[in-house]
Amino acid sequence: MNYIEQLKAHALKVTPQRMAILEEIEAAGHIDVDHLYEILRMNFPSISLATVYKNVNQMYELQILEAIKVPNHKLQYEITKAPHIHLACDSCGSVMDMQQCIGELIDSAESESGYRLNHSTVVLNGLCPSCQKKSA
Amino acid sequence: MNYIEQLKAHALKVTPQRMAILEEIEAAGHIDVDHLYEILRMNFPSISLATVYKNVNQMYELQILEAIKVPNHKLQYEITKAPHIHLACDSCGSVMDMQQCIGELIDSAESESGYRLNHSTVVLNGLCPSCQKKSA
DNA sequence: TAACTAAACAATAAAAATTATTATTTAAGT
DNA sequence: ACTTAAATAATAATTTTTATTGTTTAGTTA
Repeated sequence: MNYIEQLKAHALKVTPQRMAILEEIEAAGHIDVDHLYEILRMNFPSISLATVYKNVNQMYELQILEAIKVPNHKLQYEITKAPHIHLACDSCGSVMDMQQCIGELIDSAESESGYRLNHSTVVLNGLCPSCQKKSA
Repeated sequence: MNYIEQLKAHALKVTPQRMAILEEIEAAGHIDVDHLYEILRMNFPSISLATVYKNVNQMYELQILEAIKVPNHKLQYEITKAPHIHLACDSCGSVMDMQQCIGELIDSAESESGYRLNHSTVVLNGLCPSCQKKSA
């Protein structure tokens, strides 16, 4: 995926900070603003938390990013990909993707409701295999 | 649904505040903490915002409530019912329920992933019919 | 490549949202 | 009614998020 083109397509200037934000989110898979800020500071010691918030929110609104909420954990962001399912562990907070097509679900919901849909967030909560063992 | 029994089942005392919180959320369908607080103050002039936060979070963690995030809007809470689909309008922030069964989806995700799932949040974002007209 | 312009940046301050603390009150079981 | 553990209100503190302002930078134009 070409982030430069994607930013330009949304009339956002291609800055080193924005590129780094996107690259770090991609590398992490799923990450919250705080943690992202900590990582970015390694390469951009002067970056400000407000910049991270501003850009992440901006990209979220433009749907370059999407957000996943897990109880007791901060909002986690990821790069928007094809609609898919998130498996979230309530115990350790980890999020896993399942590349299963939910296009049919979206299509039927759209036609039944009259909504025009453009985006989906499917989060299934539970315990990951590893946390199941711990609590057993 | 009997809220008294539900609270007791989770070892939460049945207080007028808790009952009112549950009843108001049910009445509203979907509501954020701030708005809920404003409504509760009508009947409980002395209730504190912290009490609302504490109880809503508590009930959320116990899955008596669930939360829906819409961009640019605060977290909205609703009474946990059968797993269903939320349609959320990015423009006006309204949330609508669709009583469509997603049990199959959950079952297949569970068996494929090894996760033990107990809860689901499916949010499909877009524009509601009314906001489509406005922007057209 | 030098200069221009609009936008992004860092730093700071401010505002908003959330959580913690403590003394008082209340629910529910004896 | 009495007792005890828990919930509440009030307040303070913390955390998260947003706004502001002056400076810097990206991307364009000449």
